[in-house]
Amino acid sequence: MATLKDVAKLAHVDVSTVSRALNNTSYVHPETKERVYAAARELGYQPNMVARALRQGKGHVIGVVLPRLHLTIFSEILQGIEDEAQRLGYMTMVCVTEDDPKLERDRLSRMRNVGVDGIIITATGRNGRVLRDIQASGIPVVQLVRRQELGLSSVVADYEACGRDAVKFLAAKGCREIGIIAGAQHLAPYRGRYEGYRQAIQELGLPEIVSSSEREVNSFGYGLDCAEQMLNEHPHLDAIIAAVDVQGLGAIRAAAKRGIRIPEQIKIISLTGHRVGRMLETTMTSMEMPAFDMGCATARLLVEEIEANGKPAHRHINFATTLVEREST
Amino acid sequence: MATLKDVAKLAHVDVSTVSRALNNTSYVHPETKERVYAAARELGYQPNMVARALRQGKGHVIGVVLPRLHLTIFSEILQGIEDEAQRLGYMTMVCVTEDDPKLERDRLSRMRNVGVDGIIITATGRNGRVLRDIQASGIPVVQLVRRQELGLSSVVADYEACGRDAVKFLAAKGCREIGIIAGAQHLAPYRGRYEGYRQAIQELGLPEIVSSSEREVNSFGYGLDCAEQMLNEHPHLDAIIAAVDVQGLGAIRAAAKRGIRIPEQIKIISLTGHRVGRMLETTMTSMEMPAFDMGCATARLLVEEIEANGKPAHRHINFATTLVEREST
DNA sequence: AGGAATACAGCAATCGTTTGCACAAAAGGA
DNA sequence: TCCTTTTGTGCAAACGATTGCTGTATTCCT
Repeated sequence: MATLKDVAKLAHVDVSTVSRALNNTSYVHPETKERVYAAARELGYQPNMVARALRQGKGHVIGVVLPRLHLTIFSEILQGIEDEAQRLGYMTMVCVTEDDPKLERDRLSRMRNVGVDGIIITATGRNGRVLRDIQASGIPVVQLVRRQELGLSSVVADYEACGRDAVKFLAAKGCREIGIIAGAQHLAPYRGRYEGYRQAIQELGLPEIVSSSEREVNSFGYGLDCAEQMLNEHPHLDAIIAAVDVQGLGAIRAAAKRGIRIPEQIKIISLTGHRVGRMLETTMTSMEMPAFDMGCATARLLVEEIEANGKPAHRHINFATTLVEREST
Repeated sequence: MATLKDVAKLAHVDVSTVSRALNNTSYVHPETKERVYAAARELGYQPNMVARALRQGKGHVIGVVLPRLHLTIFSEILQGIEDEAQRLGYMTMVCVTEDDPKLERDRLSRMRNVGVDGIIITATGRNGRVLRDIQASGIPVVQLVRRQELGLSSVVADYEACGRDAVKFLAAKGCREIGIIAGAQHLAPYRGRYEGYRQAIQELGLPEIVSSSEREVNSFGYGLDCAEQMLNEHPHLDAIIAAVDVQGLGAIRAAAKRGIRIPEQIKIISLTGHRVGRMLETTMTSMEMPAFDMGCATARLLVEEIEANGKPAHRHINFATTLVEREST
């Protein structure tokens, strides 16, 4: 790869002049500039970002730390982040934590060492201290999907409204025994959705029907278990709210296995639309969360903070979810 | 962040000694070493990877260039890559191309500029020249999922066998009119699966029934369109082979819409298992492709080449797919 | 005892950029 | 004309690591 020095030699000027010409960062005589451009073109010069990063302390790379990718909205979010990051001139470095706080800590420290300019994270919630330290050291951190009070910017969806709206929608359809697959209550999105559910249920004077299981929470099996449990305990259950899509699939499966007809006998709704829901024999009604756009917004917010030299923007973006009715209700 | 210089000062030695002590790269007196370690610990020293990368020309970062992430096996593959890369001490930088050759070219050049040590790519096939150049310039490139003859290592699945096995399986079940949703024939995986299908069909003396559509190939709609088209033209169609899972979902949907019973009247099979298939009302039989493991293997192969200083290994790993029968057949 | 090998540590160059500073030539203002 | 700006360019010092070289002690071998 050609370097500045090569270009300089070919154009018979100093490297500093080449740098200034190419970056338009100071006076350079038009003729000289032409020579430099020509030389750069001839050699196919491409700036070495590593060197630039070392010198400027900015490598135009953002770090993304997610719990997982496969079969979750995270892959769609990541696409959004990557898309927007590219548009803004940043590359995306990605890590998976499996929601393990130790792994998370480790990945964060590696991110820091490779010198990312900022970090987007869907955190476990156990490393608030670390996140704060990173932000304090001048590397902006934006929380995504899950939000803790850390003085960091964040991008989330309105989980409570989501839970409330689902209940109201179902109640309006005539459902009286609405069960929820609640998920991991130590995580804000699950807790928020559950809170919303509870509020609406109480307001309407309906019975609160909650379920959980020992399985991995973000899974088909979790939805299946919970649905079966609720169906056992509440023979007249007429609606199930799933926190995420794969759980909803589990619920559909559970109902189908018992020969319970959807949506006549039971209605099923997912609170996190994930396209899969649209691809079933009975397509699933869901609260659609604009995952891709959330990714974009997060990247934009992060880059904004980066380019403000790490000054935290303390911005919190709250995406609305919209109900899209399909065949399962 | 503390630097080598800070540690050196605190330990009363030269930076070079600190470097050697910390990296165990030359003789350092045990006592000195102790002092250095202590100092490093006290300051919480972490090496600056950017500086190291500049000096050594290796940043312990691999670049991954994929067509897309969402609702494809790519998100699972990426998890595999990331997992293994971390284990081997590498970070993962990711880009999405949308299978657009221009975008691909651009992303590759950016990857190169930021100084990744190697690249994993599922290529469009239109930038063979660029890939060769990159490999020639000392940055190993490994092809993933799709393979072209470029003298580069590759990791793929055995697509032909996959197509053949599916046909044989269905024929053994008594199917006589087996249709295939062929997909984009300019891409090796689709072509390979189709070839396998054709071989087996001819061998068995069955009619060749192929379909395609104008839609985005990796989609539910594509599967839906193709299935409907085939069902229209072949009223006695008794099996549909889908190249990828989302197409299979489309086919299931198409059958369901017409009230055709699965699997009694028609059997449906996907050639690229994607877990979703296991989560349906009627779970889908599929050829399971070990996406996560393929990701791991690819990362290993790439790192191997990187650590052999870019000497191409010219290795081709071919993963077998295994048929898992579920309710759709 | 004398020469070779080994152990230890510092100096300074290097990787490829950016950038503060110095300096000179040209242009502008009175 | 003389003095200030405005242009245009180069030198050299960063950024934070690694590493070849040099120079001493110390140990080992015969």
